[in-house]
Amino acid sequence: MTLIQELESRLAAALTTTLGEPATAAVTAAADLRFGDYQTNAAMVLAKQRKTNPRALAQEIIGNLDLADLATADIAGPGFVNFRILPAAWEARVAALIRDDRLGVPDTGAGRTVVVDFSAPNVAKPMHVGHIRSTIIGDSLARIARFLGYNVIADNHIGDWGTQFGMIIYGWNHFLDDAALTANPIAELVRIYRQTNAAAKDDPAVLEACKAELVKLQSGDPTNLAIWEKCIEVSKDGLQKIYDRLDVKFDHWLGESFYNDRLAGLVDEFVEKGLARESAGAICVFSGGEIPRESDPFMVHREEGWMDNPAIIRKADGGFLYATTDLATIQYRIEGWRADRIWYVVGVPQQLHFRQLFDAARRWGKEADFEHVGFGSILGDDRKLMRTRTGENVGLVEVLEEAVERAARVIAEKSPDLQSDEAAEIAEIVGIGAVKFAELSQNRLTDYVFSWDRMLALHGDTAPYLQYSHVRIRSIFRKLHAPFDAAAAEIHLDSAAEIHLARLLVRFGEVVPAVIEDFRPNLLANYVLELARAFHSFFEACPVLKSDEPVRSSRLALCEITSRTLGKALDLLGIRVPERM
RNA sequence: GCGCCCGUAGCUCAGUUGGAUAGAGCAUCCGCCUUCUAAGCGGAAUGUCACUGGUUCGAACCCAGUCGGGCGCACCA
Repeated sequence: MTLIQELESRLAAALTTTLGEPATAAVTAAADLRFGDYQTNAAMVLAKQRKTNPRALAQEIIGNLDLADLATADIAGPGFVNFRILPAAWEARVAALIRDDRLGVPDTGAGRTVVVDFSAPNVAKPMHVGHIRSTIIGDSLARIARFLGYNVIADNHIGDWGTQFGMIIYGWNHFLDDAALTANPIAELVRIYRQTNAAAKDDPAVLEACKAELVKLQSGDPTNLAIWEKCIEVSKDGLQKIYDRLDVKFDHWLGESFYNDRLAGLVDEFVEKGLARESAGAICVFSGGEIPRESDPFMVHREEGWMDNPAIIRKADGGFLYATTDLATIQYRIEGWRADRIWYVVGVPQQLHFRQLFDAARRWGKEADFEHVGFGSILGDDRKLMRTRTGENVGLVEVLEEAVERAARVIAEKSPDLQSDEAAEIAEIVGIGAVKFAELSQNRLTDYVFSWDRMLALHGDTAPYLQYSHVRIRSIFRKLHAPFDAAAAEIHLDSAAEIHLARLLVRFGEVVPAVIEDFRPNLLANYVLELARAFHSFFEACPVLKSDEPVRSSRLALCEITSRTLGKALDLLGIRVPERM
């Protein structure tokens, strides 16, 4: 049980006594440490309902509150009840954390399967900065869900079956440079695509030829299929290299092509069941009618504007669209993988698509907890969306390269005595960590203007600050001559710095589940910054190795649990830590 | 036109879903390495939370309107 749950349970008992009927109320971490460690506004909320005096009610609640050896409570302001955790209770909590492999984090996801759909780049195109958010946020959510006990299936739904393949195949047949393909496959695919695109603009005959190649591919022509497969293969190799650098892993890469042969039947089924109908030659699903599920939240919002728009699942020319593929994907994930939850980490501009998609899936009878985990856009200097088409987009590889270079420069300055290969490895870990943390520490819904300095900062609230704090802890243990058994140590927290560190360590188990509740990795990012700050303060204020027993062992144990918690938090964010830096 | 989102310190951003004197980092200023890694620590300064009204014990947060910005709305994904 987390400390909050413990307090809430005791508060619930006091409320029930006070009110004469079962009641519960939320306890939150105090907004300001001057007010205590935790607080509740239960008295004010309940007094409002009952039209009584909040402070008097708070006094009555406190009178019925049995906090025993856990905390003290007092009333402040308009009727807040503030809890101050007793030092002995902190000590007991920290001691319990040291013996807990889960570091206080409950396994709230146990027994449930979640599919996390993220990254999803198009093949035959390089990843650009626009892919950063989905890839990094999605990976972090997958890691956190896994730690919470979910059976997580990370699925990279790559765009491997678009209309762009007409042009790529034409380009492959007319412009391909085999040597260039070997040297840098994706660059060569992009080149032939661009060259074909330009040629098609000048010459309608080329455009027709491209369309013909696409039709051949879709009808299963062996030659074009072979070219397509080769394109997919080299693209996947290129993508995998980036994912390896980012330390991002997928359980599956089921792209659009995987669902290709299910689409025709799916559309037929929708038409037969009356879920879709023809409109202007296209087959559409119209939202807004009766939804066969009374509890459906959208029932309440039937008038909303989004329902006026149809979701097209088959074009007038007979072709299928991504809504069709996405429906087939949902069916596969629910029926094949038994998914209870499906999370789509996709930009917020696609909100309408996902509303329509989830609505259509529910009408179809596919039930799961669907979540569109949207994120804001990355803007150019003009505050407009960065567009792939205009070509001014910054490549993801370039961002990583620049980050690692900048990190290398700092290492050369700060740690000139490191071996060059070790320095290079640290630069990789630090540079890429900085990029990831810049993304994860921000509210995912906020748009931001792309800035090298913002994304690649190495000082202040950044990954290197966190990595450095971990390195500092480990440096203490490197000085130790014998192994240290933290579980055997008695915990005594004397100074303010130690208490504050304990306060944050205990909070880890409260923060991690909260991240998944709202899909906000930045809560964990902000938490880990606070934890690192608390450690740095402790490190400056409290000598560890130079202290006498029993303080020395207690502080060593505190360092050990901080190291584990910090390490785990960074792992959940997908940020690696170097041995030294 | 309809819908969604945003506007917080000089800059970049948080703000635990309605709580107490609105917080971090960067930049600026002052102090701290003979002591476990100074990529650090301690301190100072910084605000018309776009604007107007409303809801209530209490609003950056909820409601209405105004101004400014971004995005989405029929066969791309």
